[in-house]
Amino acid sequence: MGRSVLWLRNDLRLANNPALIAALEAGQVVPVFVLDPAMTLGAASRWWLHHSLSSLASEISARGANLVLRRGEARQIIPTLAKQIEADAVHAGKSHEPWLREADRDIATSLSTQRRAFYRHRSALMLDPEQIKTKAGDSYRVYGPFAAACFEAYMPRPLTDAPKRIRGIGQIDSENIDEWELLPTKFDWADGLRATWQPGERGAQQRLTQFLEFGLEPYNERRNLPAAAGTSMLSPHLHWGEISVDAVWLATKAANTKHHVGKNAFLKELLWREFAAHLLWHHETLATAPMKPIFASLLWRRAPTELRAWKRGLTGVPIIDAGMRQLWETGWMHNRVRMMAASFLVKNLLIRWQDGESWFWDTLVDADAASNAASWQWVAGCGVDATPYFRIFNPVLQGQKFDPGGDYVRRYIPELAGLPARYIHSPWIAPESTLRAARVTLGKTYPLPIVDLKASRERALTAFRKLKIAG
DNA sequence: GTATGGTTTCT
DNA sequence: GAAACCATA
Repeated sequence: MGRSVLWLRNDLRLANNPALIAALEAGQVVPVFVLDPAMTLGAASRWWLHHSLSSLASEISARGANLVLRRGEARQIIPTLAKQIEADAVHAGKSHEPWLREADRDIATSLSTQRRAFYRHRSALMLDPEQIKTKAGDSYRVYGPFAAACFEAYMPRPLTDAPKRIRGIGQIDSENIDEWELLPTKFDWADGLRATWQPGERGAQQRLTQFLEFGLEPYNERRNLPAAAGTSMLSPHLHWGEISVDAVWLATKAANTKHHVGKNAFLKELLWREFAAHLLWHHETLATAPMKPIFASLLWRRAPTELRAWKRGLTGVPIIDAGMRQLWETGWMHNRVRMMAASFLVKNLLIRWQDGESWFWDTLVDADAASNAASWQWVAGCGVDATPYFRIFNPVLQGQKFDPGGDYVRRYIPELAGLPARYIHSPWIAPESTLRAARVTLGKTYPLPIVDLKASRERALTAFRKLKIAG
């Protein structure tokens, strides 16, 4: 009977897990998760990982095996563990299969950076980033053709239920997850995260079911309204592979037919995730260097106080602050608002997009090296296929358009809750009497805008124009 | 200067 | 919930 080390990276699930199925067919399985020091996780991600792993460990032990947790460099731990198990098997006179082929290949070929290696495991994505190429044989740089090529080439892997039983191997040392200190230690700041999320396979499945039942049909209209919770909120589950993208894709297609939804924007969003991974795979420095190199010469402002106000949701621009506080409280921000908040930092404050990227990396439960970096570059205009530099969101108009009733702002900025919809996105133009009635004192209960929207827009245009971007 | 108490910050 | 911060006496 064969034995396999199953190296779990971004596939913390039992259903629809091709690597697990293959390993089980070979015989006994040692599922391993390695916390690699090179994999620097933000605080919100650490919180998520703790709960996800706890949930996975109990699912595995309910099936007769144990999840092995190790800290250190994966490229050392996995082969060592494999050799140890192999030696034990030989010693016991048991024959064994040539196992670990998959993991060996990964370790040998592509651990150049841990962030990038995250995607090596094919089941995290729809398509292998090496496989999908333009006709000229290059990687894609434009979303549209990339998406078309994916639609063409993507064959979802067949779905499989979680195995009822997992034959494990006894007495493999595992670390205790509590000693990893993934949870807050100084004080418990995770209330909002607990109220919003259920990390793990079960939570992922529930989120998908909910979304397909109630969210898919109105998705095209509702996904841009932050107050309406019209998005799937699957991103953190997908990030850790608690649900496979195949399962999401196939279930969506099936529901699509049932609800007679025509063009589905949700599938396209899945492809944006895929596109980001594709970009990171082919451009290792995506998170640090602008894809359009000329942007490195832009004179960003160093403005620690303003950066801090942005982080805390104290910029004085309600829709931006609401988003930043949603992020701080729940570890997540509505996609529409992410675009506004990012645009505000990069354009109105003229602060480096990398500063925003790293704050998001720290605070998002769905922090994903590829999606995060690609999206920041997109907003900053320095990415491939990015929004043009002169497109600068007006947060007041965006707020009025996508949060017309102001409910989203009221939810996250209680000190503005008394303002009528008419002034909620621009309290600084509200009449004195309105402010008084709403118990708002600008500069005291809520800040005045830290920048003038019009002037800062002009400042950004001037700075970006100097780059002499072609087109 | 320094003791006190209240507020803010910390992921 | 502890430490750091700030205003006031």
